[in-house]
Amino acid sequence: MPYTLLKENIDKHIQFSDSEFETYSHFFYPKTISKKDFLLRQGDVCRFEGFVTKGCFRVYTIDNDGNENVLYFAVEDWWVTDIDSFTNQAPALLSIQALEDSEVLLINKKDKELLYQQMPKVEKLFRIMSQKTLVSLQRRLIRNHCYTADERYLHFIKTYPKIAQKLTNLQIAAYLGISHEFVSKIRKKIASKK
Amino acid sequence: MPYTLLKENIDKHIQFSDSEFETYSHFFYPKTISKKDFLLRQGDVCRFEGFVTKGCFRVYTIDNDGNENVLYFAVEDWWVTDIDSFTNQAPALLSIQALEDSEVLLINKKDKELLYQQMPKVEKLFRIMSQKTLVSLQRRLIRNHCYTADERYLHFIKTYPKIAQKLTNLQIAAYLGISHEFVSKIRKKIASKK
DNA sequence: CAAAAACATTGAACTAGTTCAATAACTGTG
DNA sequence: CACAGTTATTGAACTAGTTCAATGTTTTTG
Repeated sequence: MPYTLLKENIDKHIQFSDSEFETYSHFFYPKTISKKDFLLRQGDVCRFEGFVTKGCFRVYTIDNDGNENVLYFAVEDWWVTDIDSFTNQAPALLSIQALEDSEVLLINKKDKELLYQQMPKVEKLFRIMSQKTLVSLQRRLIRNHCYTADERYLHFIKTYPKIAQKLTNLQIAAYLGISHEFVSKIRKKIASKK
Repeated sequence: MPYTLLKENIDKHIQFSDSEFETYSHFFYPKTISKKDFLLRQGDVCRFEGFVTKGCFRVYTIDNDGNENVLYFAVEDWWVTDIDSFTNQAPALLSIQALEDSEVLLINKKDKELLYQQMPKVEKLFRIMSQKTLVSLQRRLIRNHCYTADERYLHFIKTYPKIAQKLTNLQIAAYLGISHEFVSKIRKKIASKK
């Protein structure tokens, strides 16, 4: 079942034969992780790339003033890693924490390199995935500039209704870059308009 | 000379033999572009990926309210394209305009695909480049949340002193996501502190 | 080289979003 | 099931950044 999700994930980007997928998927091993536990802590080296098959994670960083900043939330079918830390085996800026009991498929650094060697097609797969992620990050950056907090909140809950459901105001606020009190006020404003 | 820059650009990410570089570079053709001319206009399909060998570009979008939003500035050694539009041959959200007389090396869509086929190693190259870009975008997103406008301005001129020099307040403002009047006020504040 | 156009500076009035503090409502756990 | 801890709501005072308008400065172009 978790591997079925992985297959479906690939199918969105590229065509793999059954035997190719066989090879690919054998590099990944499952891991369960309990609510509130960490897959990665800021400062540690990120040893994995992870594909979420169940549950929900927050990928975030704490800045010098102690403010929490959520880069993204990852549910089923999302990838989680600190790419920079993983690629360079340097201390991570990001923390990755399970918001509920979750399951991931992990691949470690050495195996990822081996996989690239054995299956050059995986380069293309990750090239395509990186580029898609890049596009969505570019759009988010632009939205952050030209949308008000209200608009960004509405866009978020409309775009990710299932994720939004699972989150507290505090977490949504940390993602949108606004105070949680203001999220409360936005909600009130919206409710009164209906 | 322009091709020397392209070689140096690759060397930062991956090792190419001379003959590999030969093959690679032959897919690119030079183009000069005059100040204020457009390499790409919002709404058109982006037919190229471009490597800047001289001059300066702004890559931006105009939102529904008519506000200009600069995604990034590209000088020598930077790449310019609307990846989304280029990949899917769909109308571009981005415009790319020369801020001064400039030169680029371009590769078009068909040749890019041919290049990927002929040289799988190019997949790795662009996978690596995309991931590095992704990391810097993630960091910028976080900075936008936890830095004040003053800090973001200072960070920008410190990180890209050569680019900043070439830009007007208006352009820097459109990049930082603040009003150009406020850029003026930030400058004044900084000057008085010295 | 003069006129026009674009850009920069400044101040005053404003507003979106913050901060703080107090209270209320949940949620998890012994 | 009670209570400790976390989360949500609300209002009042505040502030970072905007908007508008007026003036000055630089750049472009006929």
